[in-house]
Amino acid sequence: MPELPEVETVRRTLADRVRGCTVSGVIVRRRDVIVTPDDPAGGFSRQRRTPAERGTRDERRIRRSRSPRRVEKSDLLLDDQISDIRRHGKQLALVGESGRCVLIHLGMTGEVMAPGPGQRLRAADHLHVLWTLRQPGGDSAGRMVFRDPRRFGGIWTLPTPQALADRWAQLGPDGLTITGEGLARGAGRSRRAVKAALLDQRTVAGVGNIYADESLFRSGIAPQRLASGLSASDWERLAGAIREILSQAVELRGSTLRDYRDAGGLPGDATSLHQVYGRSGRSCNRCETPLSDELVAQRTTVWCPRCQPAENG
DNA sequence: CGTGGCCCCTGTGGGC
DNA sequence: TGCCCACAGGGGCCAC
Repeated sequence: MPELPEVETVRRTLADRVRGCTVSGVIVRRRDVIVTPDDPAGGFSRQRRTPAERGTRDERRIRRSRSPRRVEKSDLLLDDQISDIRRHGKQLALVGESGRCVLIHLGMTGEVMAPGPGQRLRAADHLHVLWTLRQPGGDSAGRMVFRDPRRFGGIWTLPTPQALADRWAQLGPDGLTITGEGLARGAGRSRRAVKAALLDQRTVAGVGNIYADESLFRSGIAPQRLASGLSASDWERLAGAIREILSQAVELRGSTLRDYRDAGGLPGDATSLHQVYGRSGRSCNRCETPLSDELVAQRTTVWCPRCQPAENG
């Protein structure tokens, strides 16, 4: 679901609602969406099984419902104050006054909502973690919830801001400030398609399938071109296009295709910026050539064969 | 080592 | 109406 503009919009709307609040209760409904530092392999490590071992959906659900270890609720900021909400790329972090950090990754369908007192949630299923919040004065501030139907997202508990910084240092520069040199440093020698390199969060943090296609269109670069074949001026144009589309999409509060909502439940309007994503077969807004689509890096990719020529535009 | 392919999940929309 | 299939905004892991 969310790329950088959507996560930044969640960050802002969430900060408005929960910054300064104290956590007076934590409910963990699904232990397996949470990864603590002592979990083996740092989470996300799911065993490889044959279809027979995997069983039916119901069997898997029952297996997972018996979660192994308890989570220390203080690691999820119980009795702590939420002093800051940060973002790098597509990742969000609640920073407690104690220094503890809760890193949230929304994956494809994750959302963080903070309904005020009395405000209803849009959906009551797939709520994996719930926090109860109080204002500094002690009044109720409602709740904050993590919901994620597909569970490609997750929550990592980290002991210190330094541990958070260490994690984020493994990602590339944030998309809002990416430079041509930054892109070239991360992907200039890669023999992958340039789109695959953009989707790799070590190249640039925050670009996903929508904004990869949109930034390639804006810079006139075909998604299939080998990253190592791009010139310095190609990287420069591409970086400029990434900064531009991302910041414009933030202004419009993100792209709501179907599920995405900000922390207050509001959809965003950034789909109005889309020139190629979701428009395969329709005509290019710039030159009227029908837009093409093809799988690149296992993701549906849409581009204009005329505005984005296969070799050096 | 870098890379492509497969997998993790649930929900939805289209075709029959 | 119901069934089956393809597809969806992400990314980890493994065999090459």
